[in-house]
Amino acid sequence: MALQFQIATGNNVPIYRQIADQIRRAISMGDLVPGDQLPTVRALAEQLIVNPNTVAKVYTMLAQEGVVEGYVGRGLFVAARRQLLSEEERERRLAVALDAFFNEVLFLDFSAEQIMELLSQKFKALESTPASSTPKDVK
Amino acid sequence: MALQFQIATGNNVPIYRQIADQIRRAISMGDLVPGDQLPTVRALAEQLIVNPNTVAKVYTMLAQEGVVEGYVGRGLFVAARRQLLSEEERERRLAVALDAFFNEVLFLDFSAEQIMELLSQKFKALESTPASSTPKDVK
Amino acid sequence: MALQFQIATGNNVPIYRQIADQIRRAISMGDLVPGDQLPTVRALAEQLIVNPNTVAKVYTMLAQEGVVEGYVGRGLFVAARRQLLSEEERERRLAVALDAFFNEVLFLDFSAEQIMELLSQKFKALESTPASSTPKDVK
Amino acid sequence: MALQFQIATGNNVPIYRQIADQIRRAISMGDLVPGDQLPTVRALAEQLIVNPNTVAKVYTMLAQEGVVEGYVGRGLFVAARRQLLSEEERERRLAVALDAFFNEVLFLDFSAEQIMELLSQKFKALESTPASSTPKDVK
DNA sequence: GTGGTCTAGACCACT
DNA sequence: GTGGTCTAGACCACC
Repeated sequence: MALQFQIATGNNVPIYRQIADQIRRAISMGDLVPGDQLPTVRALAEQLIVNPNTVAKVYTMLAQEGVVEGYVGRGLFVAARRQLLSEEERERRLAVALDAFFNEVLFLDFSAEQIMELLSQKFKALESTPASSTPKDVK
Repeated sequence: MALQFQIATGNNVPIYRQIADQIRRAISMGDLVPGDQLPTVRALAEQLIVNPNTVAKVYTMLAQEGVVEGYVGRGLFVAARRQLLSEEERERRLAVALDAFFNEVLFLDFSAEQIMELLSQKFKALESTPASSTPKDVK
Repeated sequence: MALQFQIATGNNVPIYRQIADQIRRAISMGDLVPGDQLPTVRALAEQLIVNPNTVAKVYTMLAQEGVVEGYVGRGLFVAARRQLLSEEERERRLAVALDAFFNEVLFLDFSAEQIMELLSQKFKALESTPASSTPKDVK
Repeated sequence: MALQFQIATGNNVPIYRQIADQIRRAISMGDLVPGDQLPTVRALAEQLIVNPNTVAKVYTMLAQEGVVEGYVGRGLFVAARRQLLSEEERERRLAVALDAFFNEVLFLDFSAEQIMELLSQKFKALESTPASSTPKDVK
């Protein structure tokens, strides 16, 4: 099964961030497991109809973050999972994200019940496709 | 009780957005009720040590959103709450916000239970300080 | 065919509003269809001999309204049409516009027949150049 | 029957303009006929809960326009009706008003039928309260 | 004094 | 080169 990424228009999220997020997400969800090879810069750029520079930037970023490892001449591979952020940093970022989300919900005037239900569904959908099962042999 | 806004530098959130978010939040939480007067452009600019234009931009934005009403020569006041957006638009924006939040949570590798619990607490905190209590009469 | 905008000085309508109105109108009339690219901030500023900031303000406004979508580094494009406002808000704004128009007509002492005829002509002119014909594909 | 003016909050029409418009309208509709006396500055200011300066400004404006005549010590009276604007000016202002109205309607996406119907109703309501019948003796 | 508009010029992230 | 953000300072209509 080939990976299917999509770049959305209309929201103001920069393209490079959309791609990076989707790769990270695919890894979190187990669609990509450590050792999996990612598409080449050119291939992904063509598939998404995006400037190759943009894809290259994404790969560089992910490599710096450590979620991905590249070997010249062989390609780019999903790295073994490890916790990159400090506990403090994780909590700080969660608090920021939660605050932003909460504010938007309040502004849009949805009820607590609706939100909790929707979020709960999202998590359930995630469980039904269990992540990081049967990792392929790495490197 | 004077309102206390704070702007943080270093994160990528633009100043005008930080201010706007804090005002919106103060309104959502009931710290600011319809009819309340906001600080003048110049006063807030001095307090936060930002350019008056930046504050003016915030006020213009909030006025366009309808959460606030400004009268040249009189000042800026919290407007009566009303739903400006179409159902369709609200759902679209909720979906975007939910997706962004969900992605961040996944990336940070928090558990569903933790998230649901935190969010639930936020909603409860909101209920215990009901908004729109004792609204001052709007002129 | 290049777009031709004009700004008039002397009347009380602010420049940024004149530009925004003309863009909105070009879209309504079908001169600009979804996917079309608008002139760059700097280009339009030069053409109209106004400050780039003023044009930027216009573009920001239109983007917030949803009639236009901007991508840093790529440009500004006419967005697909969608209804942003709630039914209630639409009716409120129509009532305001209708009242203002009616008042002006009364003051100018034109007859009902003249007004109805002129307005009718405007609507007919619109139908004969149907908007959203051959929309270019949106990227 | 005492005149009932109202100043609206929320729209950005300046107060002085709202008052002036309503007086002009009352004259156009025949609620005020030539020779009628207007309330004193103080009385109107109190009634509308507005700064007396604002009312004074309105009266000065209307006197300059010639729709009203003031005599020190006696009060302010509705002047005899006469056409103040040149034909050219009337048509120019009508065109502007019509354009603004038309644009707003397009933006709000109402149908031609709805608009024509609403406007027609407004005119009919006007006819049923015939204007400028039995003018009282002037001065 | 109040908010609203405009100019001038700078810096930034993104493509 | 693109749009987005911010500063600095000016002028205006309104109350």
